[in-house]
Amino acid sequence: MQENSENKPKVRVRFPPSPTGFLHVGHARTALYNYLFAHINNGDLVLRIEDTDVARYSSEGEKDIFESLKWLGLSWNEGPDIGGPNAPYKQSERTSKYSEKIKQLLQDGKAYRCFCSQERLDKMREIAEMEKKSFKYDKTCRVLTLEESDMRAEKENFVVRLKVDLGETIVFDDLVRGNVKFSSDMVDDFVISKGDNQALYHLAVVIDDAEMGITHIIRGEDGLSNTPKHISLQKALGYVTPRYAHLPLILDEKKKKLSKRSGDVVLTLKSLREDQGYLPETLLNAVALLGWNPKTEQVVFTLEELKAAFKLENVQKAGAVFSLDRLNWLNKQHIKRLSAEDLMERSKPFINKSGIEIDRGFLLKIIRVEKERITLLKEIPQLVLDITNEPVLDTEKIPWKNDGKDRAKDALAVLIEEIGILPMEVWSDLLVLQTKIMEIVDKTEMGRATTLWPMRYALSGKENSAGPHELAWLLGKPETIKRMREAVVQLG
RNA sequence: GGCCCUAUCGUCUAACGGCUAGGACACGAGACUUUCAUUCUCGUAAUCGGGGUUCGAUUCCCCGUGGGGCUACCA
Repeated sequence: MQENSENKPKVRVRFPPSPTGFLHVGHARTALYNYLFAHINNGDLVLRIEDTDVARYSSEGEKDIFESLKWLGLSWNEGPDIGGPNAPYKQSERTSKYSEKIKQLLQDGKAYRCFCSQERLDKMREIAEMEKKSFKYDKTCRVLTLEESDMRAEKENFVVRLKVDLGETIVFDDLVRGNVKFSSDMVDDFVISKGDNQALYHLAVVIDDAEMGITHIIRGEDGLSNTPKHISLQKALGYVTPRYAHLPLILDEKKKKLSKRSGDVVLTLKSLREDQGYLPETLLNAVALLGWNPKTEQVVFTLEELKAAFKLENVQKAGAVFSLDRLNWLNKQHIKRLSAEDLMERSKPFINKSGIEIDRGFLLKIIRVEKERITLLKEIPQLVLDITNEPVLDTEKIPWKNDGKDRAKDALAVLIEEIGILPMEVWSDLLVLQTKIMEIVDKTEMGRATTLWPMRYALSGKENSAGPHELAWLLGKPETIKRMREAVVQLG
């Protein structure tokens, strides 16, 4: 499988985010699919930072790219942080390469300088819009001679446009969509550089992908319409066209390209992990299933399982709506699979952020008890407070259903009496404690609900909570007795 | 507007051209349980429309329609 012969070059894919904001769910999927594709083909994944737009650059965004990818557990073989044979991996550090190519294109007559003013173009665009026609550059500057162009370039502002041949059909075989055809007439003489040393996105991408030996470009469907531009550029530069795979878009509930929030939940990876407390396992799992299916009925996947099951052929063509319901359900599933110790470690940032001081052992006990009730890690600090804070009781809620207050009081009194004489050792083990409490409850012959509901409510002060024996176990004997006594007092 | 992509339950999706169109989330009901959660059982719910091709179409073709993307001196 480690085949590297000339006729079968090593698979190389890339993930090229732009540091203009935080990575979101869509990025996670593109990164994951590239990672998986590289992995199953024994290929390489290149991380490249597309920071050609200085105006929109954000250093926080750049930092987030590394943090979020690492959090997800997706690693890369070459990148700005680890280097590699095709360094540098930041476009801002590759400008000399672009300038070289721009010069070459100009000299070869495959591109030309355009001195048309922004105002003039804006006006033409406006008119085209009014006439309901698609705007196309009128090619005024295409006919300039190189001498004329060189002269004007010394004192005038300009951009560089690609000379695109008309009347050609650009065809490529998309790995997801099959044959896709475009007419070169639609491509237009698009701008590839501001001045002669400020490459724009399309140019930079095409040069980098070629120079970095990228064989497969796996990206969102929004790149589909750009592909003919890239192919035109590849032709002009004498590059081989890589294979393309355009993934269906991830959509919001309104079926638009996913925006950065869904309701009041921000869908950046940073917010999902730091504010909400989703696990990386959850994100990977959720995003894997948006636009791909394993052809089996398995729904919960680990990264390792995805590596075994993923196939680009099973990628969907139609857009997929992102669902928070499903994300939440998956988070529960993955939380359930964690050990209590692991879950505790992962809850640490949330505990720290809340300012709660808590003993490790105690936190672990709480998590052991609450584990299957947790959907998001952010719920954990409140869970801790619910245990440690003195409950505020509503006496109306102490009795079970139609029981009167007197009956609840009697039940609690018996429990206090009987639990009070249990030896301390019983508290060392939850199961033992539970058995003992149930023995006591059944001995009263008052009915489980009549006794256990007031006990649980007295201990938690909540209509919903963990069970009474679990709470008793967490609180310890003295506090358990104290809280039950308090309930009796309040019942009057 | 032009170009391109796309179409199965509300959502994610399965179904060599051939069973009562399957699963998951969500929702509803029930069981278990002291509450909630968990777990289990059951249920509601879909092939966008019209033409072809075919013995037979969710599946292949065409035309509509819906949805989406692109249409920057952003990436």
